[in-house]
Amino acid sequence: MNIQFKKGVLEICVLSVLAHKDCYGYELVNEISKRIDISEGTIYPLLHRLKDEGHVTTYLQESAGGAPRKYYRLTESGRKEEHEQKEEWMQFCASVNALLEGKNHAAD
Amino acid sequence: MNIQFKKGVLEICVLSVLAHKDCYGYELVNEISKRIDISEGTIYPLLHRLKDEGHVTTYLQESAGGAPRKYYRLTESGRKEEHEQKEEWMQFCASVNALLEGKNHAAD
DNA sequence: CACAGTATCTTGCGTTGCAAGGTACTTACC
DNA sequence: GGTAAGTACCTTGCAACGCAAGATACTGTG
Repeated sequence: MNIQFKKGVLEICVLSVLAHKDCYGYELVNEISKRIDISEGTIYPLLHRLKDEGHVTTYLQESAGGAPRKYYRLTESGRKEEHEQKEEWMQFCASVNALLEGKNHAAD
Repeated sequence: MNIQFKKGVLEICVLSVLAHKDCYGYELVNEISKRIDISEGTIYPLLHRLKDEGHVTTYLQESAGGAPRKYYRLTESGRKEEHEQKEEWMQFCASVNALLEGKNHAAD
């Protein structure tokens, strides 16, 4: 899969999954991987960025086997961001598809 | 507009426009700018890359006012690439949209 | 004890788009 | 003639992002 396509999109993917339920990082990788190939080296820096920007908060929870899980929960600002980026993505998608279909004039 | 969304997509946009007609660089910027914000500093390196990879050939043509125009024409390999990247983009788009809609299971 | 599985994190690299700047030609205006 | 604006090309250095690779730590199994 074209790595470049993913740039910026993984962020809205993470926000969108978190909008449905709180997740820990490893879980997010598994969820998103069902649709889009993603690695751990990508998700953790992304989650830290989202936390720095105030879009998520975290809380620890013990796990049956293995290290304790760090859950991520969307904040109000995170929900707003999710909504805005979703709109932006759909608008972008429509623009690209119009271009690929040869409808090159904005006035169509 | 989110700059990151464009990564990799501008290449298929250029290939797609060139699949309809030969264009010169400045023209491509104008065509694509109707839908997606793009600058000259992006398009020229991209065109050189496409030429290096053998996806386009070039020919010069005089212009009424201003510098001579360098037209870009898709090669066979370029047409193949256009087709493949278009498929890939549409597949990617569908995956992302499924994720954003909460259909997180590949078996849906 | 060694290994696999779960779960987190960091470092350095490659790719790509962009702002900013430069070149060169033509037309229009003063 | 000089200056500006428009057309058209190009290059350099920067910033953002995803990834491979590796490190850490805990649990359960052989």
